[in-house]
Amino acid sequence: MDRNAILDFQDHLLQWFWANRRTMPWREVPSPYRIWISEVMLQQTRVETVIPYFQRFLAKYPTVADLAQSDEEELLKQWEGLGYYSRARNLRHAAQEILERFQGEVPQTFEELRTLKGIGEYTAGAVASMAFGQRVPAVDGNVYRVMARVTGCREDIAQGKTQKLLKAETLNVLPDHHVGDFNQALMELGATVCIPKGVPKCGQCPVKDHCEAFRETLQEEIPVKGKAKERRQEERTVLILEQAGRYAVRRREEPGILHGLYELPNVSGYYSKEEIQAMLAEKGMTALAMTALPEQKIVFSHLEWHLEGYQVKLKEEGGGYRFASLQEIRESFSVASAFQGYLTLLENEENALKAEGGETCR
DNA sequence: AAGCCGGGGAA
DNA sequence: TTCCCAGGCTT
Repeated sequence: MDRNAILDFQDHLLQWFWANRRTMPWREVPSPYRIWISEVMLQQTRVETVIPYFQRFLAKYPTVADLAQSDEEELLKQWEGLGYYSRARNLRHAAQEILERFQGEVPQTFEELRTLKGIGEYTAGAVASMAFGQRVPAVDGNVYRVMARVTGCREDIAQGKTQKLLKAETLNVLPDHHVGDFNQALMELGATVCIPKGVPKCGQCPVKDHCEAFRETLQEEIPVKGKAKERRQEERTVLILEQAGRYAVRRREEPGILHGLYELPNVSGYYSKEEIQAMLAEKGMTALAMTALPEQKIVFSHLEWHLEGYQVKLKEEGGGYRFASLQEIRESFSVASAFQGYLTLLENEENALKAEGGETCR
């Protein structure tokens, strides 16, 4: 694009954004802290998913200092279900760093922001431009797609060199004023018009006159993406160990997936009742009764768990596990969603039992 | 550059 | 089912 085209592109995109921007809590009442938190929550996570978490989070941790002083387990409980739990740990760590190194104020430049845990190139650009007006790009998945179409890029956008090129193109069209709004406009366009799935709504696009893909009718061919790698498959057996209405849980250890979160006991591989009984006996536990549970499949981005399970009535607590009532588990422990299916099963069972109790009393 | 790290909505 | 989401960190 030449100079005049760029100015026209900027103008049309900004005008479109100001007329069509969606309402978001961190947009209506912005502050550097709120923008930072929202941007971290929005990493690989949809806006609609984030909003309720954001509201709860800000109510509980209204300032950098509150976050810095937070209890990690409580923080993870707040984060439960949002995924990518390192984000929460990094947020807390960064808050402590902001107190120590930046006098409690969110740093105002891309370079300083970039030194904080959990803030990479995208998030540093987003906070620097939106909160402080620094002229830096904020290139997320939306912007890669939009810019690939605008420039007619036929290369695989998953490749590093393609991304480098598209970041340079983005910087090239970045205005001197309203950078924050411009960056948000590119993302908003990608989320609502220049969409990733289905047919992009080019009829509604404010910059289609400057779009190479539209000019060549390649908007459904671009961006180019290589197909994803297959997920690793894992077979595991989950155990619901119950004793007097209390159930065994344990905290997942570092390193590895879901570390720091709670889970039901589980082991690698599939086993028969007898084998499970022997394993329990080895850890000094006696099974009084055992029933098989339905199979479940849990899909992560790079991994699949195929779960079998047994519900075991124990003679007494043991095995080094923590035992807690369902209510306590729900209220106090951050449990990975992979195990929520089995917890719900237990809940239904308890409710059915209560209902049955009601029947017999009648 | 590639692998790891979650969970959910939508087609 | 698959794709992808206002990505970052580690190896």
